Amino acid sequence: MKTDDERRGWTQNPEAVKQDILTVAVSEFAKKGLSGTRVDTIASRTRTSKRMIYYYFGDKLGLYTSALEAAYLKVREGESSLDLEDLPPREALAKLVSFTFDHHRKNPDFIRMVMIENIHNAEHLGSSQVIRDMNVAAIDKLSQICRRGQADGVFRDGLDPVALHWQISAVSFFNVSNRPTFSAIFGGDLFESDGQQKIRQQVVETILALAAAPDS
Amino acid sequence: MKTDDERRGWTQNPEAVKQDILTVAVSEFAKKGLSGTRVDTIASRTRTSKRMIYYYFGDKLGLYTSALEAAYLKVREGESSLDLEDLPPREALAKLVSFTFDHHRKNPDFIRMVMIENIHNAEHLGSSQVIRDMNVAAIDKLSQICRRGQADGVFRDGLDPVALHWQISAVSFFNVSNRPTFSAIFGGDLFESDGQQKIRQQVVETILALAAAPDS
DNA sequence: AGCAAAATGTACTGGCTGGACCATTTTGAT
DNA sequence: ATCAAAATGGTCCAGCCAGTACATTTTGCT
Repeated sequence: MKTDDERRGWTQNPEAVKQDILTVAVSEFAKKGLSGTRVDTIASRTRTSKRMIYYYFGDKLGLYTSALEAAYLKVREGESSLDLEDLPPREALAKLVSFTFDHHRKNPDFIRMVMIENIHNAEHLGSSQVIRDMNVAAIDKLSQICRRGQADGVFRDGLDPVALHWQISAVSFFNVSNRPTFSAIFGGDLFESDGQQKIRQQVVETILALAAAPDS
Repeated sequence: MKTDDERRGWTQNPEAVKQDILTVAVSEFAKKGLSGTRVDTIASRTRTSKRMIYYYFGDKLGLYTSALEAAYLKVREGESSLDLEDLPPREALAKLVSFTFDHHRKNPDFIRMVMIENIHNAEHLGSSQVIRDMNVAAIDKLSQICRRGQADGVFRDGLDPVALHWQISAVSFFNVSNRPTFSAIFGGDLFESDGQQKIRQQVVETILALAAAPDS
């Protein structure tokens, strides 16, 4: 029971409150999934109350959708720092793959949100133009590298940037998403730092081989 | 409301009842996840009642765990038909990869169960020795191919079967698990039959390149 | 035939949880 | 200074759902 002193008077701060809720929501949805998450649990972890969740986000699904966008946004910020324009194509691609691999590993909550969204057949992603735009931008970066590599003759023709992106995403994503079952079955060696370095090396080589021109 | 004729008298069939429940449970858990699934929904889809679920499986978690094992078992049966002993190493590996890719695609419920189990950090997989054994057997098959390939000099030394399996699983799994979000963002072309054929080709080539001896 | 154990069915409940309701305070505009 | 709108807090409820209690039938055994 709060005293009157605590209850009487507060400073309004809509943005901070929304952000507070979103941060907690991402972490909680990532941990427990859509139906596994309790709105009350989220509320209790914020500095505000359940009332505000419904005030700003309408209902649980609205909160989930916003949390999904927030997760994408945050992970996208972290990517923007990468600058590949100055590197020759092969080095640029190698760096991109290496970075993507590490970046996924550093953002497990984001990965889990995407896993959960896949379980729900991406029903809530469909409406978000924001997310589509972000990812299409990622493809542009890769396309540029491909073009430069083909111009230099070090990449083979007929390279499909989307298919390449698919391959890079697949291994980087799986490395995080399926770590629990994979190590439960085969042991966790591949996920210790030695194993991860080895895997990353393998992945980079693989992608480079895939992109390389037949002779080079 | 059932009539007396329907209620009075039934034939006991424990095994069929258990199997009926398990089949429905796998499909339902795969669709909705652990917390998203309603026991009543499962019950209503069976030929029996909720009572029997608790009679045979104790509680929801017990049912989930059994359903997980059942999913692994079923998918494993489908794999046993594959015979690679008679093929030369490269062809054997190519066939294994190609088969794995297709097999994952044909068993989306299994994939979804594994996704869900990963969301739960493989907490329920840990206890199942059955599942561990099954998967270790899969590695054995791959190891054998590796040894034969190295003996023939067509595969490079220092090939790690587990790392190789990791790579094969990653792409085959991701291809099914992340189809919803991936096609929501980039369109579904890669998942139509043309696209899938192309991807599978790409994957097989990639893995062969990874295994190949430096010169060959 | 008789009996105990296994198998099955029906009806119910207690706690949880999403969401609503009502009240209060803050703040910007006039 | 006033007022309406925005922002916040606390409490409560109605429906849902995992699990249980109670009752009945079947079946293997002697």
